[in-house]
Amino acid sequence: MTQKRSASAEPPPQAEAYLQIGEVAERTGVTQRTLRFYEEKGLLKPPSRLEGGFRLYSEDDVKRVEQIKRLQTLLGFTLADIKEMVEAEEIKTQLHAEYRKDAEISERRAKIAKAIEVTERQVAVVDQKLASLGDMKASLEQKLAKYRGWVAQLDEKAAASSQ
Amino acid sequence: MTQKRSASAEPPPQAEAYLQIGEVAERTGVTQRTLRFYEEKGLLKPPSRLEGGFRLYSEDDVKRVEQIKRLQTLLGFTLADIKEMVEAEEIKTQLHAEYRKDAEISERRAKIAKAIEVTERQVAVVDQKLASLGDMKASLEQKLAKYRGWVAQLDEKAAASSQ
DNA sequence: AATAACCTTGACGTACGGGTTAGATTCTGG
DNA sequence: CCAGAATCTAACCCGTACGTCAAGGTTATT
Repeated sequence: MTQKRSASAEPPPQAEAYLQIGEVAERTGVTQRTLRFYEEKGLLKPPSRLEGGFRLYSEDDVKRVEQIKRLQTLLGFTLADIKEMVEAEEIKTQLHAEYRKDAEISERRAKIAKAIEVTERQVAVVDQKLASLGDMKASLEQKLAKYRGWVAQLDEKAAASSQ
Repeated sequence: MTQKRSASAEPPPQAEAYLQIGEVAERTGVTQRTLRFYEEKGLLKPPSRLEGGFRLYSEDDVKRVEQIKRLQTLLGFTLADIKEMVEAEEIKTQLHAEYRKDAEISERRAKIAKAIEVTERQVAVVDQKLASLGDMKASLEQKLAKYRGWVAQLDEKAAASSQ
């Protein structure tokens, strides 16, 4: 019944250096609540657990959290969007999984096609945002030039009146 | 007491072709509720009104709404952020306003400096997003290439086994 | 075995960005 | 002058993305 500390009931075979929720929170900058929330919403796969029930995250989980945050804060996707994206990405895991028994080739094809579709949509979104951001940058710089012109004008007037 | 329709109690002197809330909503693609909400939150200056109380918007108001939407959906700014931005932009109106009586030069300077500061922060944000989006696009395209490679592999296998 | 530090699952609260409904008022076309 | 369309304010409701306790279980240290 009793096991040594740090021995595990569930964690995968590979001793990969697992992290508890607090460490993951600290390293990713999100709260523990957020990590549980993402799990609840299906954005993070349920991590392995220590026998007592403590969550044990892998480095891959950390990377996924960072990716989620980038997609969310930099690109403005909703968690629902992001869920679709990470799900499409799971085909890597699924395809490299044990059922490599060459059967179901058309099934594999379908999954890859789906992943390609989702990825292409993402590229389109990114392209659109890049274009809009480019426009925006140009107009912001125009504005800056205008403001600087105004300052210059004020400088001239000041110089003139102080003469 | 009674006045002809389309005569106005408040609308600015210039007869510029004013729009009621429904038309603005239709043209900008936001709801009437959203327009009132933005006004409530200080994102839109209170528009002029018809004597009965109906809002009358200008073309500038329409442009501002479109800008707000771009900032929000494309760039992911919160309405609070956007409020700060549009406030900084109001200096144009303020500076070109009637009090051109050359007094308060240092005050004008300060306002322009503030606008420049805010604009520069926006440029920095835009640059950061451009960079991140660039990275993201590169990695998405790498992924696509990988997926396409997988499909090619499956094609080969299929061709071989059908021989 | 006691204690601190960490973790667990609820459950409720909150800020944001609006949607919806209701009932009254106003405008416009005939 | 009046019907019907458009607008008004006010109030309440909603989904998203978490924050914040509360009450207890687990792990590491002493």
